[in-house]
Amino acid sequence: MEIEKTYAPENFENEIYQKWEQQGCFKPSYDSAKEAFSIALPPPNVTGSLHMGHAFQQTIMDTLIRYHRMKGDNTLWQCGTDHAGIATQMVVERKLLKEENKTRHDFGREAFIDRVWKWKEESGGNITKQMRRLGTSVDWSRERFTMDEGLSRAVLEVFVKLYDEDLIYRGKRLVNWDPKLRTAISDLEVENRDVKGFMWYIKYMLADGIKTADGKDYVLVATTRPETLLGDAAVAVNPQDPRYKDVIGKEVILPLVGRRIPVVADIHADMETGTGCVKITPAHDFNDYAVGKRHQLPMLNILTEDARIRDEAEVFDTNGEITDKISGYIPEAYRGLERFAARDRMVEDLKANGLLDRIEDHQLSQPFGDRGGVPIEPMLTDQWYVRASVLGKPALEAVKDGRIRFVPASYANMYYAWMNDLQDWCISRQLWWGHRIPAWYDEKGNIYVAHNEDEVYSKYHLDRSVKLERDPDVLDTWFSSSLWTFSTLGWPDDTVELKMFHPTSILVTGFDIIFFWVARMIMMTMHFMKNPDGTPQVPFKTVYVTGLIRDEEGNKMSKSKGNVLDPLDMIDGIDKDSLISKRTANMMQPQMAEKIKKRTAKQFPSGINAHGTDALRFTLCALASNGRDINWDMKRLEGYRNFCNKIWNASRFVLMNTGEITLAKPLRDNLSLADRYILSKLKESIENVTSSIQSYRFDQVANYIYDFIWNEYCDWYLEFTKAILNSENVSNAKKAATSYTLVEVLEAIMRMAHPVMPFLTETIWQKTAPIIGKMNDSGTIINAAYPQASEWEKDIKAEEEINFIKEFVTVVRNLRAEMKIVPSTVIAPIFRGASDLEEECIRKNFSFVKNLTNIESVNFVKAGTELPMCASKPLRSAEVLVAMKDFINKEDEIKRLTAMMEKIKANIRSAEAKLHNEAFVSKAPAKIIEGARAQLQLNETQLEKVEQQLKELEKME
RNA sequence: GGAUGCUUAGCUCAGUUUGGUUAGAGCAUCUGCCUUACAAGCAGAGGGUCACAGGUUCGAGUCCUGUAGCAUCCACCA
Repeated sequence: MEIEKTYAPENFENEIYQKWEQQGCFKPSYDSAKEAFSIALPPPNVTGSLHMGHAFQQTIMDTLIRYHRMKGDNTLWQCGTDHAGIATQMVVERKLLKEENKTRHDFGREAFIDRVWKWKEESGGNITKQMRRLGTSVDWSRERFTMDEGLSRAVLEVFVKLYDEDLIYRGKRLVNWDPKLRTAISDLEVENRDVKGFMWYIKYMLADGIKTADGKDYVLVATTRPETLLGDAAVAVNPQDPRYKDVIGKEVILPLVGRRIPVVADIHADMETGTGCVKITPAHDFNDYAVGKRHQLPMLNILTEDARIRDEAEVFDTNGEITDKISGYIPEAYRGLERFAARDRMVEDLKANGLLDRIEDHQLSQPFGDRGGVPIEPMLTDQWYVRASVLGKPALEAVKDGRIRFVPASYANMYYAWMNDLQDWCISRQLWWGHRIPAWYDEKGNIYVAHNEDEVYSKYHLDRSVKLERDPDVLDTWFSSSLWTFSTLGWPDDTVELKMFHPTSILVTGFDIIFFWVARMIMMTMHFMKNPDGTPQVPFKTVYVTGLIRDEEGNKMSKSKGNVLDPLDMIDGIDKDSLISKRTANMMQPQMAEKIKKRTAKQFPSGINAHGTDALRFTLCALASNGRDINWDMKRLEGYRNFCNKIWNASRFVLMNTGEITLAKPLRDNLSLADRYILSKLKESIENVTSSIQSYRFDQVANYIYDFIWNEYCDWYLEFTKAILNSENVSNAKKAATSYTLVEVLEAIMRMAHPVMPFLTETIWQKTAPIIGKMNDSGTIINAAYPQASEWEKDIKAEEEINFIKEFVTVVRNLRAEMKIVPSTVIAPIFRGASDLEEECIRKNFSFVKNLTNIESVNFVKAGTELPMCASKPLRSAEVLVAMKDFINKEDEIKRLTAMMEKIKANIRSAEAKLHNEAFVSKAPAKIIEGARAQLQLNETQLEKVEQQLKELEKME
């Protein structure tokens, strides 16, 4: 059998994947008689690259997909990529600026979009290449892109329908504005960061000689954003506040501007906080916006798109209509200043005018745009919104009543919390890369929504002379991805795939996008997809939520921290220098590079070794417990690489012993005890692994596979078979039976483990399946049947007998180790006081025992037989002894026995305490009491033996 | 401020839903072995008052209450 000595995955993984893909192994069977199983891959950013989170989630999905495919299900894994609006546009803009020193405006909209498409063509293959390396068995023939024709059609359809149903509207509202990217972003894209700042206390002089209760001619306003006072529309105090009761309804003079603004009473002003008196800037603060609405205040927008002070404020009435009732005057000194420069300047001026009472340090959490990285600015703009509050209701119900199940269930709470208080979703973005909003405006600003411009004329019965202009904005990326499960299956057409594979079976994703994506997918899908009976269809029945993969110390992996691990590097390895240059390339803060270099060199002094895809996947599975974050552990990966090597070598052993001849299924009578035992354990393992997959416990899947292969098949069974195969006293028929069983179990193990470790199992399966006639027409394990426990029998007798042999072997090995008898020394242990059954078991299976302990014989003697100086160890209610004369000294042995005795005595005490407890005996279930009794009895027998042994020992010289 | 999760061996984690013999795994450590599949290995060993304090129970790592620390999410922050 030609199979190399060491596991070298790089020799076969790529080749196998290519063969699978060429053969079309990943396509569904489209057999409607079979159960359907489908997963929609969360579409990665088209120009991105694979990170640990992808590797983790795709491993889980692939494991499920391969399992169901092997079960014979009609299995679809729908894949594709996302255009990732902001992220992609930013990358391309940065690239163009760096390489050609041009902005997108230099190109113009169309030319710029062309460049983005070009970039997508160039780099879009990266992530799919990496997915292939990971063994991801998606149906590549159905690969989609969120901006391809079909999906764009779905987006258009959804937008128009929702608009016609009044579930999408356009409105002037306060939005989160990113002044760097110059676009609106949704609430979710805002990240609050704690920053050190200041609180400025500013005097607003009272007009008309009014005074406060304590006789001051001003009110003191505390603010963290002094520059926004240019847009103040009022000052608010609490209606209950005695300090200000006299000034309510009066006016103050806006510092630096001179405009008169009212003092209003509003509960928003908290008497306990600050000075109890708060400035109201409706166009630049969300709370103030609400206060403004309540008091019909005007809204003054003082900022430009890039957050500079305007020359004159835009003034709107409380309904958002432009008004000239209020002056939008802004002092010349501040015009055109960037927002923070304006702040400094204004604070100086306030100080000079004696209007600044004091400045205090203040800890505040400031909103930042998660993409642009600069503080966001609440801005009054026209944007498009989805009435999430309406769509959210059925979406909430679907999870509450169990049509959609979260795994782990605790994530449902997070979902409820958000869905219960759902804000309308701002879907327009002032970008160029994305789905352009299908809305047109005439010269009067009337809105027309349709699939295209032609349709606008017919739909709205417009005369062709009406000039239309299309809305320049594009849709939030998540708008198109919220349609992902059905748009990829051909909606709005009524396709076979939709009928067959929707709802999808399970969604595997990170908790960080439950709101961004999962919730919105549920909302959109339930609105547009209906079951035959008209009830809303959910996008998936189960949501499996994964945790984050962090580094060894529990830090998030991020480019800026320089602690990112690339899954491909763990598969194929990387040398130290390449790793360092990879981690320090294109740093946003170049000063960090040196630090990262040092740390990387320290942590990976010789780079990262290649471990192969299977080891990586196995590790990811083993770590996948309960949706918790995972601290990545290189050692664990190494351990499982070793496991792959173990499987490899066990296979070598099997194949060396069987050759490439085919073997016939043996008669049951010819099976050895060991054969029957391992087949029985195989059955148990398949049961365990199968039920673990079904309950999404991938850590258990990995553990059961590991435990069976290493601790049963390799450590015990393979060793037993050596005694059979190398013996001259065993018939050829029986040897053949054992050879067959060796292959039979190995072949089944390969199928059992294939969903987790596809490449290694395919390789070994190719060699083993033909031997026992299990090769299939397609010639790949992908289409082999998943092993079923019912194919094998439980053999309790064989298990019990082998268990006793194992115990005996372990006791002898223990004695050896404790006596420091080297393995090469042949010994002849004595088995004193064994039952007839026990004696027979050891006699009958002496060849097994001999092989595993290097003994020449076992001497059986009756209980109580006096023996020369021996070391002993209890075995059930008997004992195993080794003549000790050459091996040990008396004191050591006494010490050892005394320690053992103490242990036994402690056991006896605990059992006795229980059994003497009236309450325990009367209340505990019979089974437990029986157990305690048995424990007591066994320990008493053993104590007797040990005591006797001690006595004998002490007598001797 | 609200919510959730976590705290178990030196490290990384299972086990807690449904209470029941002596709490498990991998890695690391120690001892002895190159035994014809595997030194990426084999055989053994040591190591845990299950965060803390109460309670319920015959019995608590597991259930209840409280405390502390850590983490995350949401809200607010004049």
